[in-house]
Amino acid sequence: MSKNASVRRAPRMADVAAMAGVSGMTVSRVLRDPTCVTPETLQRIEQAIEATGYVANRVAGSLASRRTNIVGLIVPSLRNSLFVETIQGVSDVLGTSHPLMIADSGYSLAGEEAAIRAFLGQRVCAVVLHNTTHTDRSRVMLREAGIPCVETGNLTRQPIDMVASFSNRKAARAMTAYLIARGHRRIGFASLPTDDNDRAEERRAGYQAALSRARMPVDPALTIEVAAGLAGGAEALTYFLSLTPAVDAVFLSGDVLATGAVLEAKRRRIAIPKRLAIVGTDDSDLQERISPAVTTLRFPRYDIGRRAASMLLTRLDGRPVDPASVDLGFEIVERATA
Amino acid sequence: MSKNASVRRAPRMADVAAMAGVSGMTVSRVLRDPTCVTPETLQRIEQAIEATGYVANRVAGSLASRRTNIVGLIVPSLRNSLFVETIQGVSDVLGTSHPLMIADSGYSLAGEEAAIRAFLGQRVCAVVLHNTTHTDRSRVMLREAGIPCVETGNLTRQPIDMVASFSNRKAARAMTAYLIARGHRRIGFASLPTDDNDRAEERRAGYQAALSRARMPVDPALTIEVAAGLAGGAEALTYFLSLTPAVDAVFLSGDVLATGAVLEAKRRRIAIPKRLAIVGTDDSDLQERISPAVTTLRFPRYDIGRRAASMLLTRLDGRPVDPASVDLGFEIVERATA
DNA sequence: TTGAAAGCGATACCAG
DNA sequence: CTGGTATCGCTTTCAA
Repeated sequence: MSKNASVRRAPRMADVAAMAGVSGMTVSRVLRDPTCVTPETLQRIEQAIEATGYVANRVAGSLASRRTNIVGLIVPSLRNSLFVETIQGVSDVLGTSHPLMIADSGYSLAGEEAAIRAFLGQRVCAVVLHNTTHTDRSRVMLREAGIPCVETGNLTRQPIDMVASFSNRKAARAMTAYLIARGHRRIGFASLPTDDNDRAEERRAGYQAALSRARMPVDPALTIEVAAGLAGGAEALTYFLSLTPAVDAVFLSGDVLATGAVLEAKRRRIAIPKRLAIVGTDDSDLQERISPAVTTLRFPRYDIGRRAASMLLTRLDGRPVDPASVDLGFEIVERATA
Repeated sequence: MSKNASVRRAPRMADVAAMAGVSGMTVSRVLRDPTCVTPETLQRIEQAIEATGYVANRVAGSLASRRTNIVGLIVPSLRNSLFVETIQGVSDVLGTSHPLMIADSGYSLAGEEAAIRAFLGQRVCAVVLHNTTHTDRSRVMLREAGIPCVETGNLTRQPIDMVASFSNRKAARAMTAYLIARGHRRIGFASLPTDDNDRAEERRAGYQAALSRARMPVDPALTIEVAAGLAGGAEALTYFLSLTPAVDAVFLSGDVLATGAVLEAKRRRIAIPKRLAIVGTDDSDLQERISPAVTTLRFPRYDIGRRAASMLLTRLDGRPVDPASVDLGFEIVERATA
């Protein structure tokens, strides 16, 4: 009943071994493969583990084996539900065998580099990155570390190692072509600032590619960058409506921007999609709840997370990953605004 | 120009020390306190670190010091934006000095226990939990580990260690009182199943407490549990409308449920809030975007994360945390549905 | 301010 | 199938 007054330190493998009457090595083996000993020995060891409340020390194990099973993941922001989808996918596949360490870069390349450095200090066994643009140092550190790495934010042609994503360019091009096919001739494009943001940049390129292919002029006045948030979307809409001649469609890169534009258009009592079509990207359930429901691009972010994780596990398992670049595609979700 | 053909292993502290002409110990010290050596020595060491591309091995460091700086965090789900707010708060305060390991329990106590076990194996230095109900084993493991722990999902009276949260009970009671004050007399309450979900249970208790205080009957038929999702909200509404006498207000625990109820009420062309008031919890920007905008409870989830992290850091720093229970409060956001 | 020696608690490797 | 021994790359401790 009385607690031992001395501070009881955490049980070590040797304690378990002693109690079970075997060597530490045997305990160590059993922990990784319970079938490698006689059932009787196994039982004694399991009892000892139970009795002592032993929890294997992965820190010591990692040092000895020179390898952890921690996977590091870096997203621009944790708050954004887009990234969270991917995180959940990664987490679901990794399960409990590979702890997940997560950091956010705060949308900056320097932030990403700092996170990578911290992860390498922890000797993570693999890394998942959302960004596909990085500082030189980040690339060097990752290469020197020699650990598997999957990028997920864009189907980049020059991955550090592997990539599981979709093509932002193709998606934007398809969406623009969709608008063109429906008869729109003056299409505005708004995104967040493209500095350090390869995704926005690629989408703009896709938008322009679609115009070119349709032999339509690429008017610089129709491509703008706005601040994030609903206000940014409203701002974009206001700008496009002020142009002469007027635009007949607007493509906003990002779900919040698109929502902001739709709300602003409603406020101004502009007929959607009759007078003005509005489309966005990053479909979320929000898009179908607002009225009119927004036509958007849908990206398989959860599956990208799953795929990224399984590519890593394959490589950690010593098997080659082929192809090292996986395109999970995208989808246009037609709704009421275009 | 030619790369060394042999596989170059990662540089160790000894390599840096040799290059700088000092002992390993000096390098070790400098890494933690650059001011503890002569400026000249410091410079030589920094150059050596730069030249070798040395990244300190925290695995070895942790084993030697018997302590990591990894913080473990467990949420019911990563997908839910509610939890993500708290995660971001924790992450922002921990910064890059304390890597964050994140796991999801999948809303189950067993899942939480598995995650705790995994974290303890990694020898995390502290834990943040969302749940405030746990398996006995979870409690025992945490107690034995002797590491600081903050619970964040509910202002429980019996925390494992510390708690930074709000009172689900008080919040639900205040919201119910709000409805009563506005003249509603037959108020329905719907939540997700309360098994293993102390938050939902506390809210139901708060709802009942408000009724009792107003000397209103607590009709068991007015308290139901529904499945998650928009459909669950619609289901709840349908049920309440089928009752005789009819309800004049509905309180839904959870933002998605409330949204589902509002959409269903609109579909049925029920006058809100005239014939029926609808209120929810967990305010998100979604609530003000749908029409009519939903009156809800707002919880300071981001601040809870920040506070939880700073409580942990204080304790890790050897300083006492007082009070160990922090109530961050809540707020009723009055909008159009009540 | 600096260094030498002794662990930290596992695993790798080789014997038996 | 089982055990002994030498690391793994740091920090702690103590001495100079």
